[in-house]
Amino acid sequence: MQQDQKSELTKSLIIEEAFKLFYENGFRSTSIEKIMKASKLTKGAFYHHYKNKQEIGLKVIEVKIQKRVEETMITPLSCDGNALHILETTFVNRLRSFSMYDKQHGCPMNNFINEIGDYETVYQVALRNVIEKWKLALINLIDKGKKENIILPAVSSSAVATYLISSFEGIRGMRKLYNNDKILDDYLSGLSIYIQQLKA
Amino acid sequence: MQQDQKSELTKSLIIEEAFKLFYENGFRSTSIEKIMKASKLTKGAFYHHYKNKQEIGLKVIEVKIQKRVEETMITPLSCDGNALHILETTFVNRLRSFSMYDKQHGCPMNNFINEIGDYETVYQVALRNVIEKWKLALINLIDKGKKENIILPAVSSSAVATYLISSFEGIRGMRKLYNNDKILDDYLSGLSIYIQQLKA
DNA sequence: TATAAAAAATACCGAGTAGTATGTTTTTGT
DNA sequence: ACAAAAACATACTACTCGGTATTTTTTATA
Repeated sequence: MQQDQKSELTKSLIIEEAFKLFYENGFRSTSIEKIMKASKLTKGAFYHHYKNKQEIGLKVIEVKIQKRVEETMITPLSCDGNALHILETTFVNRLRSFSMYDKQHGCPMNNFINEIGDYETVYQVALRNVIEKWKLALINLIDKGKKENIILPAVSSSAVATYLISSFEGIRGMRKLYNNDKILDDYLSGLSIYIQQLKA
Repeated sequence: MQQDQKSELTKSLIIEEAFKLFYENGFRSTSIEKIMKASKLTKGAFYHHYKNKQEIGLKVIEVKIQKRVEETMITPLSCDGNALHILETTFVNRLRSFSMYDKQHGCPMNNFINEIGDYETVYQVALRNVIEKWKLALINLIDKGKKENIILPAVSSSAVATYLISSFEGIRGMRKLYNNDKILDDYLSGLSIYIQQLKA
């Protein structure tokens, strides 16, 4: 195999394993050694490809977490059709798509936010970027819904977007504490009420 | 001073300092030594009063975090008057009461939930108890509002309670990422829309 | 095939970790 | 006043941490 290809392969392998361990056990309690043991490599390989732990933390946020949000919560918003309907199905489908593993460990982004969102500015900025992208996509859809006379023009698009994101992230954390989906069903009912109320 | 009084004083001093450090730096990255340095005592004193780190973690949840939620989010719900109004003012007042410090570090409970809510069952149970108490108090108020013909009887009290809590905890995390209150204002607008919609 | 560069492994450092064992000091009941 | 117990301090163990220095192995190229 070509050298640069192998290098890229190793780097992305490390990112994958790091993401998994950060998700399952948290950022701070995941050591470089654990990541490299999962990658079946040694610490020397890690420090050949990455500068330090902060760099891999940022990479995981910028690559894995951002991608996850984009693919599951932003891209589906670009569908044609009723804006309110798209809004609801995107959130509902996402919540329904979660595996046991996902439910148990919560939202990778929200875990990062609450564990290290106030730790160092670099993480703060990286996480804020993801949130802002998500928020902007929601605002665009809501604005579109207003233009098409589907959503009440009086409500603030930014406020609705913020409320939708905060409740979604909140419930992803709360679900960790339970061993059943009752709380998710309650959330979905609450969400449905909220969205219906935005109808023009 | 009497021995048992001094013992209680020391124990609660340790709880106070532990809570502060868990809140500011997280549970996992706060060591016993750091807690005891903040308490101006030594590790020997800690292990005389507490069994291990898990015990102090649980104590902090059961005493400090539960108390915080009760005093600021549950007790205010017992006021006389319009249920919807009480609901809104409780959430609004709480959010408005936060200091810079509180905004920067988010919600102590939510931090715990997202950092160690999936770590060990004991923490899961302790945190769930706090959430359940809060949820129950909200459900009682909403049910009262229904009886008094102030809140729509059709909506599920449990769903509304869950949605309110999840959005509040969500926004407490998100606020960490910003250096201004715009996101909190957006949240409050979103909350207001939501609560108004429950009117009978 | 020789050589340089990249990839990865090994060995190590100083600092920090939870927890223990064993001291010393202070308070208590008699 | 004295012995027991409680409160706290000191010193330590065995281990993990992030990061560095150095060496070995693999690969690309001339």
